[in-house]
Amino acid sequence: MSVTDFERKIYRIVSQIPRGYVSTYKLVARKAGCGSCRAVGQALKRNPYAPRVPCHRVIASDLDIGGFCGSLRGRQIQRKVKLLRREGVLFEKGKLTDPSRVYDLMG
DNA sequence: ACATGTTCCTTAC
DNA sequence: GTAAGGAACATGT
Repeated sequence: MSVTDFERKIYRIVSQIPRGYVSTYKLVARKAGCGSCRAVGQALKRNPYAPRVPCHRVIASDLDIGGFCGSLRGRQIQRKVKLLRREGVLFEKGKLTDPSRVYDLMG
């Protein structure tokens, strides 16, 4: 599978999110100089760099849990929540409990 | 509901 | 092998 420049950029950015923090599609898109957060989701879905790129640390700018492993709901999402909770990032009813856990990619 | 950027899948030359 | 059109997306306003 070939990785496009865009994807490479996205993965690099997502990889810099520290443990215990999350970021949003919007922030990642902006950091990548991309006007579409949706494109980020597409890149993450196709993410071939399994845990090397922590795609579970990327949520919607709404602070909604977003998606994981190709689906927006279901068992996979529960796994995402569980993973994040293990890192100290808590969710409740599909929403991030503590907004201060959002990593400032620009900082 | 519409806009937005990127990738993927046909179809045609 | 390359080009063009349309569909699909883990979103945002």
